[in-house]
Amino acid sequence: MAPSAQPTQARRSDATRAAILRAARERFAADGYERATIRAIAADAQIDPSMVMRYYGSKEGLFAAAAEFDLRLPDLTSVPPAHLGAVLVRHFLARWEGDETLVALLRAASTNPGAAERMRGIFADQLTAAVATFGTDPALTARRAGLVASQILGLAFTRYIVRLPPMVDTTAEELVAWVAPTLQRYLTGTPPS
Amino acid sequence: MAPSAQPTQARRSDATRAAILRAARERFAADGYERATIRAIAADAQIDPSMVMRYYGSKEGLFAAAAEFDLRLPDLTSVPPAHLGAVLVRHFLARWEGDETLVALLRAASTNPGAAERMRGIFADQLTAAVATFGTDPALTARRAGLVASQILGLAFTRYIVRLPPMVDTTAEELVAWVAPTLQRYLTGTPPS
DNA sequence: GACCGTTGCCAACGCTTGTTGGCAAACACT
DNA sequence: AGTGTTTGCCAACAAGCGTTGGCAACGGTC
Repeated sequence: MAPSAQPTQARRSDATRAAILRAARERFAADGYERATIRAIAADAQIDPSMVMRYYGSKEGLFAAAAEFDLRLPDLTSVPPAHLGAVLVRHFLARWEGDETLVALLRAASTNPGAAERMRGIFADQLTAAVATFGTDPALTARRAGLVASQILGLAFTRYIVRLPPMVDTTAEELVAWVAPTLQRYLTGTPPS
Repeated sequence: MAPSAQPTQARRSDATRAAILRAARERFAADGYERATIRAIAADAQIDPSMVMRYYGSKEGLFAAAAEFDLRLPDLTSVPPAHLGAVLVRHFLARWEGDETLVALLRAASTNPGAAERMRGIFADQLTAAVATFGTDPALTARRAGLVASQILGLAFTRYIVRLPPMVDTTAEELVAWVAPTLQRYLTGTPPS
């Protein structure tokens, strides 16, 4: 390991940078990549659009910074194997509702190739890694992770993006009860014939 | 029933209208609502952009025409109850791969409110109606349909939009085998405590 | 107190977008 | 042959976009 990088020294503009990032996440989450304009983001952050360019280089750069995301998956080896599904759904729902970054990423991934790439990275790296920690057949790990992603992203897509009434009206705990067995089977179930 | 509506009399421009519609579906499916420009669609259809306006009024009108879609769900009452899940996944996968309209709708629904509304309509009306045909508890019908939609749309989202490698590389029949039990439980399973 | 990097705003550029109005050719009908 | 409608293209518009360069005010340093 290299010695810890320099703390990049607090700049006087840090508050502005943070305000831009917060406004950007809001706008990207609400409007998607192309409808979220730099001008609107700057207005929300109450600064000039040119500041966004100075601090983040371009709209793509701003998005890349705003869409930085860590799933913060818990250590699955310390979870009772029978509760894996429930723990995962609950974790994802909480993560989703507590941080609009994922909604921003989800919306943008539909139309922006970079966002889709980022999404692939998150689910291919973080989720697959977590699934790999308990020792199932390695050849199936990626597929199991993909299936989990399909249900989790479908849940988010119908609940936060399309806003299908039954998926919006159902409480998080009810959703956990319904969806947990699905993830449980994708994670630990025996493969179909 | 009223007598069959007049055949609207074949117009000489029908070929052009159809070419526009085909190009529009392609572009909307590939690029989403905002990146698919009228100019690009017109170029694909090899006509002038102003023709698109004359025949479809506006970009919104063009999208509304291009996103007309029928799930063509089979009559579920004639399906062996134990095969409901498998039949549904297979049907959706086939429908999805045979007609890019649904991909267009899915991509656009992320950022365009009208497209999201259309998506809600399709799944709230067509799918809920199909689920309602076999006599489960009516109070649960909407929720069951919503859960089915979440898995189906998640499948499509990861396979056709984000293109998660494991979801792209897996054959349709393998996906059917994995996902069918999920839909089966959402449709006919006993509700969790 | 003079210097220099930082922070911020303003005005503008070049480009693309959806959309419009007018005009020429092709057609249909009598 | 003559008339009215349909089909199509061209040129242009106003608006909005991401992006740029310059210039004033501020803050710390010697």
